[in-house]
Amino acid sequence: MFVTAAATILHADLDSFYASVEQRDDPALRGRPVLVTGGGVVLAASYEAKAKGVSTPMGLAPARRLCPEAAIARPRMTAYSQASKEVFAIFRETSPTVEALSIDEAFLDVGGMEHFAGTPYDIAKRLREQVRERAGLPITVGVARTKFLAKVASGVAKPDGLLVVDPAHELEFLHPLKVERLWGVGKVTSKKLHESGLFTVGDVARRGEDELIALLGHSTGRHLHALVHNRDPRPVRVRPRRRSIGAQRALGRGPRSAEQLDTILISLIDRVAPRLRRADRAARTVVLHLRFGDFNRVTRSHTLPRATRRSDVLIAAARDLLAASLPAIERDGITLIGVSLANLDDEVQLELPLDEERPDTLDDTVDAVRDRYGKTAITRAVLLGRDQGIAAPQLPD
DNA sequence: TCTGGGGTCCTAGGACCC
DNA sequence: TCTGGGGTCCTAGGACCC
Repeated sequence: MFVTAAATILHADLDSFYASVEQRDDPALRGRPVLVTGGGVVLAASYEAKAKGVSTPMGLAPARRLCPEAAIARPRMTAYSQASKEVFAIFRETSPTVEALSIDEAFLDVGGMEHFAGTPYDIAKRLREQVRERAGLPITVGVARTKFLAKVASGVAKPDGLLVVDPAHELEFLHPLKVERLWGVGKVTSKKLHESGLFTVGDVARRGEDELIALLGHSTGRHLHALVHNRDPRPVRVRPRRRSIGAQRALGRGPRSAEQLDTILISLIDRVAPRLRRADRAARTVVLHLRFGDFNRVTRSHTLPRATRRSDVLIAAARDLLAASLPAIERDGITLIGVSLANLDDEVQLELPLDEERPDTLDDTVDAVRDRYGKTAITRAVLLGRDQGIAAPQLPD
């Protein structure tokens, strides 16, 4: 078998992002272990601190035992969000196809750019220099033929590295790695794999798909089987809109009155609803997240007859959910309350540009909307179109 | 090690419809 | 009178990611 496709996918990942921003903005912190901490846990640790064994999320107390000389910084979210914007601007100058994964990492597809921008290696090297010079931050880039492998490569190359996986030697690179390197293998899955004597990616690759499905379930088994053979056909694409918005608050262990919980609930909605409105979205489902005194978690949800962005409606729905859970809270104690809004609609998109003379344009429109906003949004778009008397041909069954 | 805050995706049962 | 198969939506839980 020969490989024709080139390695054109970059995974760009800022190193210890929050801690690096702190070191950038305060020269006294450079070269020193830095912990960014909030709520009693380590949110980010600089590489000097990671070298001492600190990881995230770790309680502050054990982190200090491992690294007593570490400087402690409180998180400055606006600074991180600003730094992220600067870096993403550089990503978008580098390639038109940027898929954001989080505040500090993204995929870039640089295929077809060779004749004017150089090889993917050249592009990645220049990207790292640009981020270093203009944003003042270290960044690691992995380059490979698939998204999955590019992500693995950046993980291996960290910190402040660049690693290209030659398409002719992919499995030689992949198979010696520990299974924990695989995207989607966390604590539970790695434990199951270990119990079956599987420790490296190569160990997993020598098992059949059926075996992995029996061990891990259908989705995870199939997924893992594909990954260990480096089958990952997903293209880099600009991300569809987010599917939920939420806020939560950890409460510690003390007892809480129903009045206190109600106040906290309202404050959570007051954090979440403005974000919803600013994003021009509306939510149909309100989800209450609870963590009890024993740290067991549950969710309770309610779906409204129609999407809303009104705080009073959201508060009423959240209150009902909380009221129904009060007996359990009284019995077991409460250590966290969260609210998230799901089933997000995008009202702007309801004005579909349909061409009545050419019914086939409906398919194109529906496909485009589905790609960007998901199926729920399309259903509602068609219904509202009818309500408003706009020609909306029947969707095929 | 006594445990933050923000997300994504998958599974599964029950209600409901045709 | 008894019963099938397929599909969607809602709710809840769980694994995983940064």
